[in-house]
Amino acid sequence: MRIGELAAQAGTTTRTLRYYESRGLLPARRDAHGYRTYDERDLKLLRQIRTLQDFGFDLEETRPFVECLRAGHPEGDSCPASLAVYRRKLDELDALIGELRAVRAQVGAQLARAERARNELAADALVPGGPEPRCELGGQER
Amino acid sequence: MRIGELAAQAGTTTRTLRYYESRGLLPARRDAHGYRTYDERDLKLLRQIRTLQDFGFDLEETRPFVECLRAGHPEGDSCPASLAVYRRKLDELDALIGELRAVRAQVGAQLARAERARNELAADALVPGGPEPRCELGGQER
DNA sequence: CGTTGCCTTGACGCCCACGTCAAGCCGTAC
DNA sequence: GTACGGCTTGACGTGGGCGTCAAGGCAACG
Repeated sequence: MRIGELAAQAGTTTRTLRYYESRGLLPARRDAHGYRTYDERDLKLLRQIRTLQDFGFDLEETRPFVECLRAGHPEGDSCPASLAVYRRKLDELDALIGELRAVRAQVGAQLARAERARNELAADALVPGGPEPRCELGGQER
Repeated sequence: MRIGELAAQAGTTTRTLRYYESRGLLPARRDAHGYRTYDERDLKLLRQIRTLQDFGFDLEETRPFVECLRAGHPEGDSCPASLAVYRRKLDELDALIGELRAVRAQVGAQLARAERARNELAADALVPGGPEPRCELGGQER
């Protein structure tokens, strides 16, 4: 199997595969013409990398999984180093989700406050002597 | 107030202020020597930008808030365009948090499955004829 | 007079996972 | 012959928000 076919099988690009090779993550054999050659095991390695990438793992974080597979283990996560990466990632995800929820709460509170302020201004404008300050409270000046 | 002092007041750097100016976000007056000059209103604009940046807003997303303040409104979020950015950000945050929670669940499930597999292998190794396959199930080969 | 410290513009570096283009080789189909 | 598709290496581009020099101007202090 050559690089184009492997890329197609894994739903990625030849550029990506060459990049992985440059990072030492997915080295390739060469045929008589210098073309890269891959087999089914490479496809399995590649799929492992892609799955983790889709989860948001850095490329370096996929390395233990790849090495685990290459060492002959049935799954990329059959090795302690891979499990350690899983656990670290879970911690990172929990931390990130926590931060994002805090931000979401803050932004939501700001929106609510700003909308309340606008409504109070609109109410003020209706009471005293007709709409005058206006700002751009929802309509255009003619 | 010159650029160094404004940066210090806002807890940022001169490089950042020049960058904002290059983006047209925080233009500066110049004194006789060509030095950038700022006042308290610029500090308020800058604080608005920094707050939103801390929330994870893109620089471009802070523009409506800055323009709103410069238009004379009491708060950066006193204008409809700012509220629209808030709402869009809330949607983005909700979507992102949802994705991260899904990923977290997947990674957690993978970790649980992998740990279960390792325990089963360890149990198998204890039953038949003594520990032989071993892998690297927690110990070293001497 | 020199040193220090603030300011100026310009430009390259960084990070990360590639995209994209260039120039050229190889084999096959027409 | 030549057009085409796939492969090779090399190298520059992307995005965002700056960091980090480089080379020089201006003012105040001693």
